[in-house]
Amino acid sequence: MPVHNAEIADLFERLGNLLELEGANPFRVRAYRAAARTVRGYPESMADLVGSGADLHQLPNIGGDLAGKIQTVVETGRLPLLEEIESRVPGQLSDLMAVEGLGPKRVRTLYDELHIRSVEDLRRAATSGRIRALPGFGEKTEQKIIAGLDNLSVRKGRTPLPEAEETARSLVAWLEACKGVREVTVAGSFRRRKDTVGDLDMLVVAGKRSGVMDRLRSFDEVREVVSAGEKRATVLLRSGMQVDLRVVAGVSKGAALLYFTGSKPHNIAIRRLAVDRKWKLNEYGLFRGKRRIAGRTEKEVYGRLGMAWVPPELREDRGEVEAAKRRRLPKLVRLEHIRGDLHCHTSATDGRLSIEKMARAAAKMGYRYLSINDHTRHVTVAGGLDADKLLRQIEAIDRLNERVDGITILKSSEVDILEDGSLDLPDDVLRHLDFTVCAVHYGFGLSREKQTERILRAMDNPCFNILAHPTGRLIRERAPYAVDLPRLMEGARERGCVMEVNAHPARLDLNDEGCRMARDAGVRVVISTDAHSDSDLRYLRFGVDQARRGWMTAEDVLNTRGVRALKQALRRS
DNA sequence: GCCGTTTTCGGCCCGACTGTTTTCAGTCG
Repeated sequence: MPVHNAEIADLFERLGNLLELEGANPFRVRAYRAAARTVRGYPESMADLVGSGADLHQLPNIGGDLAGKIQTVVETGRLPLLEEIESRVPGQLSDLMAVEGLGPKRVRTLYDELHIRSVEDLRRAATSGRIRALPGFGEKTEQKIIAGLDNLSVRKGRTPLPEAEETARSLVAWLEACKGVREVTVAGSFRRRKDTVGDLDMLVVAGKRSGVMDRLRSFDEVREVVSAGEKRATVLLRSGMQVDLRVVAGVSKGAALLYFTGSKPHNIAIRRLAVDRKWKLNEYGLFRGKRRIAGRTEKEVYGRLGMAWVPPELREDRGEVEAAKRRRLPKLVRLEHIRGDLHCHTSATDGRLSIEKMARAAAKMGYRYLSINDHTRHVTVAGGLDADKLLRQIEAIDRLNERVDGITILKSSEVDILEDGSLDLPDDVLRHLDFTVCAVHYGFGLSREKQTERILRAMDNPCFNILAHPTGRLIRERAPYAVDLPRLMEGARERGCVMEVNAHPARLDLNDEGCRMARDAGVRVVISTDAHSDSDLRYLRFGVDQARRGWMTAEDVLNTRGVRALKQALRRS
């Protein structure tokens, strides 16, 4: 079983934690964490890279030493340095650092003085009042540790973006109604439009003594105030989501927005640019000595640093800093560019509405076309269509096109890709469609090699046009199936096939990294909702978010084109 | 441990809040 990137990243994080506990050079600790971040987010598996003899040293934050360690982990499944350190200090100490308020120093003290080595040990010591007596600790710290242990189970992982939007909307409205508050913006990964959001980062522009901190405390959903000062506060909501609020004056708004939007690696990269000029960038502005030379808007700050304004979706330190310096940032696709949706279901299978109702809903949204993509026979749970039923649906669409004005209904299908790589309906049936959207719906457990071969074989069929939800992941429910995505991209490019960016909030598949990979490989995409009712058509914007995060322009997205150009672009040569 | 139009050494982003302290260390974002 090949080692997964996440496992390597976990080992590096663990090692970083333990080194920090031992009082190692903080920059060395940081290097392990940076490497963990790189490995975790890298779109290709380290195991494959090592297998193909790639030069890991080329990856950001990976030098000669860590390249060697990655290779060792891939080949042996072990990290000798970690084992060596764990022989001196128990490995579980790394877990204790996840408790709020506990960092390396305190965990070290707890271990040295009270031999606390696990979460269970910690709770026993805290509830029996033994922690308050330690030097540097006290009664309040002890109480905080107990609360932190409770929150360990309350705090959820990351929240899907649409759910975070609900919370954000009501919280913004609540804060905006506060006297003295001039502006409320949600920053952080929310503003960067990541598919899931960790904490909600709220930036408030307000005068002194606005009372916004009290306003935040009195928000109905607040479960606990973690900390609250004059300028920043942290609260935990009942949902388990954490909110960080920051108050700034108008003169600092741009700098604060920049700082609070992140990402952290992006911030570090641009602060470094400031340092290069002997300036200083913080959340209050860009400073030359004590003089503020920029800060009111983001554009001003970027401009002073010699960069174009960077769209938040790109702020991940994945080449955007360099591109902004050279004024080479892509002109990202926008929702207004989209002219139609190319994946929806009707009541013929598992959708809720008729073809006509879906088409009229799409027309009302200003779309020029909508394609109908009901399942095929193998997907029995959805009542998939057989050849006869699909042919009858095609005729029905022809008739509807004659009487429904303002929109073209495109004839398509979500064709199941069978385990041997064949398509679920015969070619002479599929040829009656305007194009096909093909997908894997079972056999997720195939080996990476077999899954990749299966899909590539399906692409060999000239009737294959678009690969729907290419990795099959369901956010927080199902991991992507094992597949060689770079090879699929290459295969799609060679054959003139297209990738779907499935905009359904549970999927977002391709994700941002997948979009970037498609763009770099020269593969076009379509952004579609997989709608099962009219309201689902509104999901399209979430797909646009991920495409933007993947650096995509309107040119890269085929359903920004008119119907004729779309059909032309989908045609396989 | 990484990184490099001030390259192979000497840097490495910067500030707020809390609690325990009596001037600041630890933690966090």
